[in-house]
Amino acid sequence: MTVKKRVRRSPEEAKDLILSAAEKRMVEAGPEGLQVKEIATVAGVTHSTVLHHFGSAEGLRGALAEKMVEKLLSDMLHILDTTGNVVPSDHTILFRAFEVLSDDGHARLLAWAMLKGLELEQGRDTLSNLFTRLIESIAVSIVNASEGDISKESAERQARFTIFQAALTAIGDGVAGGYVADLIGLSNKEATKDFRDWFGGRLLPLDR
Amino acid sequence: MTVKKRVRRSPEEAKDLILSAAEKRMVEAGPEGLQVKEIATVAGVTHSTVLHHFGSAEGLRGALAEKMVEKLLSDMLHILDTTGNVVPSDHTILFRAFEVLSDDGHARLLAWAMLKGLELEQGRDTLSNLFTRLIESIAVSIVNASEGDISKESAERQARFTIFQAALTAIGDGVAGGYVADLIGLSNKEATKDFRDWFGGRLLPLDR
DNA sequence: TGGTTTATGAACATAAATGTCAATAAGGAA
DNA sequence: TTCCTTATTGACATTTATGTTCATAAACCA
Repeated sequence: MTVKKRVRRSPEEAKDLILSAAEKRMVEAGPEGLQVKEIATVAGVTHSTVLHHFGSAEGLRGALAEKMVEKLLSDMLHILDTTGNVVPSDHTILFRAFEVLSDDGHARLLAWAMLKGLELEQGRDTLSNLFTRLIESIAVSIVNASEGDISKESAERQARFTIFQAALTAIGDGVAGGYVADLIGLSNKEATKDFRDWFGGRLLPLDR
Repeated sequence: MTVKKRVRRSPEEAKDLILSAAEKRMVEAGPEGLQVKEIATVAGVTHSTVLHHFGSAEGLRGALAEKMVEKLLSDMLHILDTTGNVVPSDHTILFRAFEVLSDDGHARLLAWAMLKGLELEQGRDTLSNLFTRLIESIAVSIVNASEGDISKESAERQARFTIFQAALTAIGDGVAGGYVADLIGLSNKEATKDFRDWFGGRLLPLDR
């Protein structure tokens, strides 16, 4: 009988496999768990293979950060796509944004990237455009809701602040939400579902 | 003449010196910069000295995290002391909390500790008590402002959410505030002073 | 089929970080 | 002063992480 002594993958497959393992390590062991050897073990390959595909340990970590930013981006864009439009008629967008940023662990990884001082040039423009669209849409709905006694500039400023606050809250939640909730004495449900409802209601009381 | 070939410090002095160097490294180079040798160099001692005082590299990092949590705690407590009371009659407390958590780099270090999965048992109780006091005070002021048509339970719940939100925002700001503000197109002044004014006004529109 | 490419793994090599130990000198106590 | 404790250091040892080399086997192609 013929026994496969090796598995030979395409470079793409190999990289995906290894990056997935890296992501797993990141979630389970934090940034300290990002050693080449550990990651290789999780992926089921040797560390030489990892180095072969990524050039160096730093190359691997860079690729990981890049992948995560890309995933964050596509997830955020996907929110808009499936929601259909950018104007928040309910708090769907907000909730999904929380899910993406907070629940999926993106915020932690963002924090890691920040701490690492990593350049996130990668998707900067895309993200920036995304925010611009959001801001404009929200500004319009603010103007409408105010029945004309708010200037466009003022509405846009308010929209920027609103987005800023939502983003900071989601990031803060992702980084330390569980810990802080525990300190304050919030149950799990209160800290997620209930708080998000409350937050959404206060953030955008503009509809209808 | 007699020349000092060594400086001999008290254990406390030595530890302080080394921890300060570690803090400096943390700010300047991030978590990756926390090698014993590097820190020793910054402190002007050898790495053996560092190990002598902290037992191990991990011991040093633990002590650093501990020190920072303590500093955060004392800073937070100091806010309450100098403000005189816990009830927010203006947004002083909030502003100072932002300063402490965000501007002083505490949030980043908190994020580091979180990512590191560090146990922050240290000041847990103190922090928890602090929050309890805050919540009760705010709840009282909510009840007063509502002129009696809000139950104590409801007010307390709202107070918890309010604190939760303020904390998450401050942490998010500390971790990624600059980056996000840049993405959204907020100037430095708008992202700090202006936003905090706006945020404070929306967070606690209860006074008077 | 035979030839080429290249992903893979084992062993080896280097670098970097942590940890150990014995000698020494600073400073306080007797 | 002399003794004693111990903070400090330099040299060495160990462990861990990263990087390199080379033979091999898997896949693809002519």
